Amino acid sequence: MLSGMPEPVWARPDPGARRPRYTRAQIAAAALAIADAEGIDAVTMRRVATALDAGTMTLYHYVRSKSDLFALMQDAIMEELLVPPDSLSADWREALTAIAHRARASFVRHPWAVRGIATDGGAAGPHALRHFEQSLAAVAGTGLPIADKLDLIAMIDDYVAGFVLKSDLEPGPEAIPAEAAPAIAAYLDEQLRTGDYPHLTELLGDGDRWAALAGILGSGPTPDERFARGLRRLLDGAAGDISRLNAQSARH
Amino acid sequence: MLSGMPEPVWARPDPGARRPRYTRAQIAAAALAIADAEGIDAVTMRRVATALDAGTMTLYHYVRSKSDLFALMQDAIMEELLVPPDSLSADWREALTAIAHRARASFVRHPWAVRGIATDGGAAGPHALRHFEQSLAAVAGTGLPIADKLDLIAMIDDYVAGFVLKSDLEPGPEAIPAEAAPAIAAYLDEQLRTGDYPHLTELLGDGDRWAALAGILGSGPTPDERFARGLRRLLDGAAGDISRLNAQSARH
DNA sequence: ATCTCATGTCGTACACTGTACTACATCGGC
DNA sequence: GCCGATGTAGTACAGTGTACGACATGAGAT
Repeated sequence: MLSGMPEPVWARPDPGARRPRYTRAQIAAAALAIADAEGIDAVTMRRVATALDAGTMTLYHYVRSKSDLFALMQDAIMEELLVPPDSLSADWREALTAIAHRARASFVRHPWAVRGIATDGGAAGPHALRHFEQSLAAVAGTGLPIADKLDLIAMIDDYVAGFVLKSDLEPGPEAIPAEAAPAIAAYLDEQLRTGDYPHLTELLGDGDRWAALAGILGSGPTPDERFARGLRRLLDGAAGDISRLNAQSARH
Repeated sequence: MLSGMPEPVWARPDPGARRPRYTRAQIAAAALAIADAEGIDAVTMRRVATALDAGTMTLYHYVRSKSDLFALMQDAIMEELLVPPDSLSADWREALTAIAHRARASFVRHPWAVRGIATDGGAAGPHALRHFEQSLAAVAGTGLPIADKLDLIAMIDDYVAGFVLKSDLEPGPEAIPAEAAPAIAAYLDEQLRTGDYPHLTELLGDGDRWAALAGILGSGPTPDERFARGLRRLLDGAAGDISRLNAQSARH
């Protein structure tokens, strides 16, 4: 975090010339609307410009490059991801849980945001700072030294990103088109027949492996439950560290 | 996981015609070498073909599309990420820890692999299956019901992906070029002066905020320690669930 | 009211991308 | 020796990000 510069000098209108027709926020909003409606690949400079009734190259007076535009979009998402002010619990576990759930919901809504598209500087926008501020407020009551607070905050952010990226967004078996299923089943059978996958073989049995897989997945917790469970485990672990640390410092 | 088909019919040579000059593995290796040396954006069909002394369009007889090629590359990474066979501890915590550390190392070495480039099918390659098999072996001793085993495995994978994506790969303040620092500092000052960031203000003080930030980050745990700590917390949490569950089932 | 000129707008052009289409080269089986 | 399936490519096309430069605009100075 805290790298790159989302907002150049442009904040001051620098008087003595024509007024801009757009704001960076408007451009970001237009790009975001396209991304939400048609996917991130539909966001091209020409497309965004057209949506704004502008010439393509006009965008380059508001944005240094396309990845600059991505950084603006990222920061717009960070706004959506903020918890409503004054709604944060004083209990650090509840507060972090609320932040994590909200973040997950936003990232699921905008899948491109969790992939690291803007490799540089997307994380230091004003709304990212606000998110960081909210996280700092959440962990204020832990009594941890500051470095450990930052560690805890980053841990939550990391967990959310990882869960969304791998568990929420990665397509599961249900995404396989029906006509491709037989070929994949044959491939799977062939792999299993090598004998290199004893546990996997035991897991899927010899019968209808699709049915077996569906049964297992259906019997397990829902994604929401899994997210909450992993978060709880992380917080349990952190709480253990905290109480241990408090017990230690109380002895002095 | 388990979607898409990484290896089409090609496995059988389908006799009666010319022999192929390349294998899919060779093509993936060439692409991987380029990605490691010059970044994922340098991997273009023309570039890969040239590296193989082949015409561009020749690749399309081994690969249906570029994202197919990405899927091959992903699976190649999954091979690197495998733990040496028979080196897995019988203790499920040790085994999962070994798998997680190895996965992290591989993903850090190949940053593009952790971003979801191949949106479809990259996760069902033969080496991905092997990784899954290793994870199943690791959790075999937990005594958990199968759905909870899968949950635990996914949780580790998620954590690793998130940590690499956000903590390892996201550039930190040290990545800011020296000439950009003043502008960013001014921007930060301006933001803080709004008074909307009480905790952040307290964190950074009023003096040299760069120095303060560097001091905090320097005083904290290293990335390696942070990774291990988060992993331990997750495993602690899971262990608590397991012993609770065992105690409950012993009562029946 | 006019002039000045920094600023905003944007048409054209270029190098480069993935890949559809097509023609041709190659070689195992008859 | 021939056939025909298969591997190898050249050409072409639509679409990308963006460098360059010409032009339009309108606020401040005269």
